[in-house]
Amino acid sequence: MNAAVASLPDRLGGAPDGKRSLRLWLRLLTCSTRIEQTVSQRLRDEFSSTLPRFDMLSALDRAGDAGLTMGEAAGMLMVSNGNVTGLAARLKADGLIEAMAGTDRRVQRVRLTLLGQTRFTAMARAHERWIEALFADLTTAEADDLTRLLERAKRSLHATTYEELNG
Amino acid sequence: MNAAVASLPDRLGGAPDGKRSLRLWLRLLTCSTRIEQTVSQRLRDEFSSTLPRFDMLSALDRAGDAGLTMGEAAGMLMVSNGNVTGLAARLKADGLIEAMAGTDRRVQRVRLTLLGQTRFTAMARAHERWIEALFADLTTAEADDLTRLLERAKRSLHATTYEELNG
DNA sequence: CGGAGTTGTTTCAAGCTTAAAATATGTCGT
DNA sequence: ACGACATATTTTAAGCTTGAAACAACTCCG
Repeated sequence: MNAAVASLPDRLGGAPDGKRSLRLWLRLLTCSTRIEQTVSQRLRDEFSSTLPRFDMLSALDRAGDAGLTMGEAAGMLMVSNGNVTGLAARLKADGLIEAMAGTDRRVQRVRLTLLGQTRFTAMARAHERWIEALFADLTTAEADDLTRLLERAKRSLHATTYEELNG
Repeated sequence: MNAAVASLPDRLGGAPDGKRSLRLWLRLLTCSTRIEQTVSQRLRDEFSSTLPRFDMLSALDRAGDAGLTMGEAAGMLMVSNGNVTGLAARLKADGLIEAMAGTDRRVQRVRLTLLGQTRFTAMARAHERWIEALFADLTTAEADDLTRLLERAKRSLHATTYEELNG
């Protein structure tokens, strides 16, 4: 961290300052909040479901027949283990997911039921249309630029989290 | 909406398709979730506070001495009225905000107390540093590009919400 | 004035979320 | 086999969030 000499700009354009970063974060938050609210409302209106439930079904759909353990699901959804416990209980009550037997009795593995698969497929189709419509005013090029820059941002967040949190 | 002829591309690069939009949304969500979690954890660790509380204080700080009504606060925070009621109750219990008298007795107007002002200022300083650090791996140019594209995205979301939801 | 409608807020029930503590099961060395 | 540690999950208490219903206060028209 002491490698720099003041007169030597080691990369084009330094890191963004506080105000600039704050503005960026506010925009990011506004966009994701708005999308979440829109999707959330439609899941409720058209499928009597919620975003967390949809996310959980989505993770299980990707996992296929092997299903997921509670811990794996929590990791994918970026939520706590306890959270997934409750979510799974509600989805089980709805008949959308089912428990799988396994050798290690600590592990709770679940997968989609047939009903869960059907319902998820319908939701996913609608969900894709909603998202497509929300971004419809962007050009393909703009969407790609945005995706690329967000990937860069994501890496920055990662790096920071580790360094700062434990350093 | 019926102006287009198939062979006539009326703007460079059409609207992004479903998959592309989905990928964009996923990146956006990952970034904002990660930032929220980081900020949330630090507010808890360093200030024994939460993100919603910080957001409320922030809105009140911007509002100054005139304070905000419950409805105005709800609008700024993009949350429900009922939500703000509870949030305000907790902040009042902490002595960070206070009620203001007014003529219209339906209206509940609140503002920061001196303590609230002090605490918020400290939090805001730290908050700005955290956000700055999180984006530190981006260049200023990248941050500006990202901000600009998010502004474009925000407009797209707005347009869509109105058309689609009620049409 | 008095009722009708409007507006601003609170209450309520349900669900989501977390961190921390508790529980249950497995593994490993002896 | 035993104890110690590790791993996976659930439980718990508190707070956040919502939409709908209830409540309170205001406005306006007759």
